[in-house]
Amino acid sequence: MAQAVKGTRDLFGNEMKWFQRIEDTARRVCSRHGYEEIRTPILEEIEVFKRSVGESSDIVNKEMYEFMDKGGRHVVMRPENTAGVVRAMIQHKLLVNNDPRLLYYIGPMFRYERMQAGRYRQFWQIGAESFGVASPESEAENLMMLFAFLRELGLKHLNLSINSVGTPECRPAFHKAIREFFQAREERFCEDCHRRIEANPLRVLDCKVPGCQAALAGHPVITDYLDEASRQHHARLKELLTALGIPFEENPRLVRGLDYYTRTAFEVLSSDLGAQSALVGGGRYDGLVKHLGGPEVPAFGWAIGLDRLAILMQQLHGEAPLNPPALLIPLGEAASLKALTLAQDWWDQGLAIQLETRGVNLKKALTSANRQGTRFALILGDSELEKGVVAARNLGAGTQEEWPLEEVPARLRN
RNA sequence: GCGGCUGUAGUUCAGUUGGUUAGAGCACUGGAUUGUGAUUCCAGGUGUCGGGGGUUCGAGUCCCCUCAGCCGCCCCA
Repeated sequence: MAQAVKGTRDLFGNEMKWFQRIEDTARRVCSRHGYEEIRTPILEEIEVFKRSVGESSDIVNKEMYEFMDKGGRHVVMRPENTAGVVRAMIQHKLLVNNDPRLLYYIGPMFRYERMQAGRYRQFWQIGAESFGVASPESEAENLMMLFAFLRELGLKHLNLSINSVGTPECRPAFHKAIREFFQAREERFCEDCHRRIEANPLRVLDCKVPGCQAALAGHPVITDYLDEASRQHHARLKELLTALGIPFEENPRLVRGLDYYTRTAFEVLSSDLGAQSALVGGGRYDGLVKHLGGPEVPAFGWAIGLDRLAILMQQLHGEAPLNPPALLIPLGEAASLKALTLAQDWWDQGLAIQLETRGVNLKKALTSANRQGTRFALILGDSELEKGVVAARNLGAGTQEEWPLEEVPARLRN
C-alpha cells in the first residue's frame, strides 16, 4: 500500500484542527502588531542558503533536500524561511527607504533528518521578522508579540533563554579566547567538539556530552568580550524584558545553529516536548541582508515549530473542539428537492448546514449525525413539508420540536 | 549519519517451548424498529500477522534483508 514519504505526514482531524487554531491565532496577533504576511517559494537556489545559513552548519552540510531541476538549476527545498524572506525583500527592493518592514510567514520547511517525535522531514514554521530597526525596543516589541501569541494559545512550562553573540567585530577576540581555553584541555572534549572548535567555536559551549560540560567549567563568557555598544544593547534588552514582565534567563552558552546571528540570540524551550524541546529560535541578524546582496539593514526575528506547538496544544487541551454543522435530513423525493433549495438559502445567509444526500433512512442518518457530534438534526418529511416546518432534533439532549422554516436561521444562530 | 526498541482487525491489545481453522474489548455492519440516534436484545470477524526471502514436516512465533514508527545521540522547529 502506498504511504506518505518517510518523515512527511498528512494533516487531518484533530491535528489539523490544532494547526488551524494556531495559524488563526498567529495571523490575528501578527496583524495587530502591524506585521504583514509574506509567502515565498518552497524552492530556492542553493546559494541563498549557503550564503545565509552558513556552510559550516549542519543544515547546509547534511540536511538539505537539494537537486538539479530540468533546467539545470541547483535548487533546494527551503530548510528555513528567513533566507527566502530576505531574498524576496532584496529582489523586490522593499528596503530602499528607511521605514521598518514587519513581516510574518507560515509554511512548510524541509530538512533531511532522522525521524523522531516532534521532528519531521517536512515540518511547519511560523516566523516573524522585523527589518530596518536595530534597537532593543524593537526586539522587546517582537518578543511581546511572540509571548502574546503563546499566551493566547494557553501554553505553559516555557522557558525563554537569551544571550548576546556579539558582532563580527568583537567575536574574533572571544573565538581566540575560547580556542585557547579549549586547547589547554583538549583531551577532555569529545570528538564532535574537536570538529566544532574549528568550524564554529561557539557551538562547543552547548555540547550536551557531560564530560564536555564539566570541561567547560570556567570557560570564557562571550558577554565579557562584547564591544561597548553590544554590551549596552544587551543590558537594555534585559532591562526592557524585566520591566515588561517577560521572564527570561540569561544563558551565556546559548548559540543558535545558524551563522547569521548578531547580538541577541534567544530560544524558547518546553519541558513537555521530550528530546526535541526547542519550540522557538530567533535573534538579531544585522548582517544578513547586506550579505545576500541588499542594503545594510538591521533585522530581528524568530521561527516557531508549528508541529511542536500542536503537540503541546494536544497535551494541554486534549482533542480540538468539534463544531460540525447542523444536518438537514430530507425524507422522500419532494423533500430532497426542497432541502436543496432551503440549504441554498441558508448557506447564502452564512449558516453552517450539511445535507444528508445519501437517501438513507432516518435511523442511519441520525446515527451518523450523532457520531459526527452534530448538535441539531433538521428532519424534513412529508408532514413537515405540509406544515412548513422542520422537526429539529437536539441530538445531545434528545429533545425535538418543530421550527417554522423561516425561523431556522435565527434558532440555529443562538 | 550512529545506537536501541517496536510493528497482529478500524483501534487498543492478547497469542504458551514453533503445531493444525489467529483471538478479545471497544468500534463497525445487518436486523428487532421502512419517520427517530445515543440505551437494550439478536446475528456478523471485517486480517497480505508491515513487506520480501530463508530455516522447518509445519512460522504470527526463529534467522536475514527491507519498509515504517518510537526512544536516545547528532542537530534543530
